[in-house]
Amino acid sequence: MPPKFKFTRNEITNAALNLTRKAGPDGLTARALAEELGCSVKPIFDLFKNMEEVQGAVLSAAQDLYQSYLAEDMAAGKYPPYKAGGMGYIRFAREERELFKMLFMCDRKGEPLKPGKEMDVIIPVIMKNTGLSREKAELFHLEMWIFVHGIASMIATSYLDLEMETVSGVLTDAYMGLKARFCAAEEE
Amino acid sequence: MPPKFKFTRNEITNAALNLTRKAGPDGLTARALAEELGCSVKPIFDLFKNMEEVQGAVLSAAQDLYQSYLAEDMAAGKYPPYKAGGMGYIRFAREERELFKMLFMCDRKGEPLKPGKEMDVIIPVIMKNTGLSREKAELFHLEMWIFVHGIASMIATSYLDLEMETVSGVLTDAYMGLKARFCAAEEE
DNA sequence: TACAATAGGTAACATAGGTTGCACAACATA
DNA sequence: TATGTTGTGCAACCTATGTTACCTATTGTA
Repeated sequence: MPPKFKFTRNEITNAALNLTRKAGPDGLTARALAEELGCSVKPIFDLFKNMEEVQGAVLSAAQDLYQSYLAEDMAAGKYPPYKAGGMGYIRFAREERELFKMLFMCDRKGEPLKPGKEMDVIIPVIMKNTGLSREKAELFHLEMWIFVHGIASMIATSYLDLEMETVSGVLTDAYMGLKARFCAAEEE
Repeated sequence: MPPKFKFTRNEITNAALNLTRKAGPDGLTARALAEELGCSVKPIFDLFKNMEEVQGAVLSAAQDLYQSYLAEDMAAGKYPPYKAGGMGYIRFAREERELFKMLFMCDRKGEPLKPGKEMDVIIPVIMKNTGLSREKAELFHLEMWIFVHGIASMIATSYLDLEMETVSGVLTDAYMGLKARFCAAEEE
């Protein structure tokens, strides 16, 4: 008996994601979102409690998108798995600057270096690849992650503009260099 | 004949800098600044054209403060000059998180890797320290700078919390590792 | 086809922030 | 001490944004 919905939660979330891409989180206002959708603000507040909930949906969608970047580079097999993780992170920063800034360049107090059990998978891989002890492998990973995050955040702010091929070479430099450094220290 | 000024441009700029430290650039509003100063908004707009000019003064003051961090670590002589630059950058990020984010984690399109003639000083130092060609030395510096910026930005967002001693060790790892990597490649 | 239920549009209200007009107060000078 | 100049506080105005009340339009069903 009631009229059909013209808009779904998903459509609104997508429009909000696009707005965030274009104008950053601050550009995501109720009226701007309504214009993006071609409607008034009413449908937004019918389907979402408030703008905070919309921002939450955008955050969640951005995280899913990031995961798809990781999965894609993992599945492509172009790089070994450990490197693929870094390349996916950087590719996401390069192609989704605003979303990267929103997810990874905000205050992150209390957030672990890697979520959940990911560390439990990564560290053994490094130990196997490098022959380092667990403790050394963890420090090695920290330093690699610093490097990866450094590239990604410089690209996200347009301070650097590297092709992914160049990024690959630079990551190899860091990996091989640190590996040599850590393995040499191991022998002492 | 007129009443004395109760506030100077400098006092206002300082209060604005403190507000930015506490609440970030978004926390720097005319009313909040007035409260910090213990006055109405009028003196602010008497001494500054508008809030944009206040923000400009804060930016400038933050840059000066950053330069003082660099100068201090350079003068201390605790680290070699090249390393001191990185340590100063990271120490600034650690002790002035909001100011660091404002200066170095915003959009930086068109900004050169290093301002002015600084590169002309740094590259020869690296060439001397490592024996690399100019081209290789520039890539080496880029990769070191990525590393330094990575640490600094992770600390600024509270994603990492490292003592400066730890930072020093990590920087040494990166420097020695990359140096080994680059010098080995040089010999091919 | 008439109706009930309700999605959507319009316009209003509330709040935050930038900016300004006005009356008053302060103070160096005569 | 009287005066002219002008810095200050107060309160208002304007805009942007979140949010909501209310009316209208739509549509599955009887």
